[in-house]
Amino acid sequence: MGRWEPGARERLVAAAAELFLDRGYEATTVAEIAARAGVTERTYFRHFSDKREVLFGDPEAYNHVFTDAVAAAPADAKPLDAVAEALRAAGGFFVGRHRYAGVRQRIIDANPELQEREQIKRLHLTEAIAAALRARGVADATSRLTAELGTVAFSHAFSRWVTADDDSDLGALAVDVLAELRAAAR
Amino acid sequence: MGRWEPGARERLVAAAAELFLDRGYEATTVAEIAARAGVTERTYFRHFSDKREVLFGDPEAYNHVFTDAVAAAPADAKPLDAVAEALRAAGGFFVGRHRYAGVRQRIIDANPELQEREQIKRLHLTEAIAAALRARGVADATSRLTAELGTVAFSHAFSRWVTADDDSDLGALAVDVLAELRAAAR
DNA sequence: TCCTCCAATGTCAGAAACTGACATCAACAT
DNA sequence: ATGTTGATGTCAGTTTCTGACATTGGAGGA
Repeated sequence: MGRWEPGARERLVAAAAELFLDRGYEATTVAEIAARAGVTERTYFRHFSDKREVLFGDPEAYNHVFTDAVAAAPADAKPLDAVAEALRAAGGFFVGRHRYAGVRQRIIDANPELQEREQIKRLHLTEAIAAALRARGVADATSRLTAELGTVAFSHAFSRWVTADDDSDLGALAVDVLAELRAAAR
Repeated sequence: MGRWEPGARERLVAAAAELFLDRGYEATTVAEIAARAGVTERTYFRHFSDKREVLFGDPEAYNHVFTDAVAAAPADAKPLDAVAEALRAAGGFFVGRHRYAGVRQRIIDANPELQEREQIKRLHLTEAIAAALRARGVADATSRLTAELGTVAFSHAFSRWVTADDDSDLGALAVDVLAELRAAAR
């Protein structure tokens, strides 16, 4: 391809994680990340729309784990059951990433800016799941609310999972939290 | 007090809303907002932490409407009922502000940056409600999930309310949406 | 083999957001 | 009178992010 070392994007991700951990998110500049990755600042901004985005890998692939599972649920499954399937499937997305997820979460938890980005990603996931439910013929209002139940359950399950010492089954945990949520809604 | 026209903060809020509506959020600079309000850019940043914050009034007062209502609910009320009381009370916060809320929402809906800020405010509200529930003796996990149910219901109710032509009762609508949410959780 | 094109990167200049340090000055207290 | 205070101004600087244009190794065709 080009005349440069390939994998610039991956090097940027790694460099950012190291620097953010080492000296904190605010205290590291994009120029420093780029330098450590062996590219220029301008190249950083060609790969990521802003300073935060390095920490948030391709949401397309991530959201698809949920929406594919919703689409694949039995035709006669109720909306909330289709969502439960999605949560179980999404757990698989993180197998073997427990340690990295913990590191990443510590970085995010230390910075309001990053939390904002994380929340908007959650919103987009919610909207994607709602769309998948609508595609199953579920009414719009029900789709939206059911999708919210799913992302609420998953985000709380994820929060418990990353802070846990052992690498347990996130998918199963999420389904459990969804059951808790249903109980809270009684 | 000082030697300047008082109400700088209010003038900044008004100037920002006008400019954002007129030429869009991205196309207006903080310098322009400050100029229209008759102050310097530096003064803008003394009143608001960043360019977005001008659109988000004091969250303390807003969140307190919810948390006070949770605290004021009968001691024997179940968590979700206390939250329902909070939603009803929060409706009162917006009486007479239907038109302004619509304008503000149009500005926010047109900008991802602003949506991020709105989502983080929702998260903070959720955490505040959860804390109020914990203060009632509700278990931590239940408090968090129940608070989420409350903010999910309220945000969806709000969304329907602002897009509606008539200025109906937001509190009552939110309680209705909460019932829908409970039905979706069946 | 040679040529052409292209994708990824570099270079550069600049706008806009945000911050720190210090100055100003009406109003108020003493 | 005098001193203190609090909101604002002034100014210089850093950092994020963008647009425009240049560079070049290699892929693919002539």
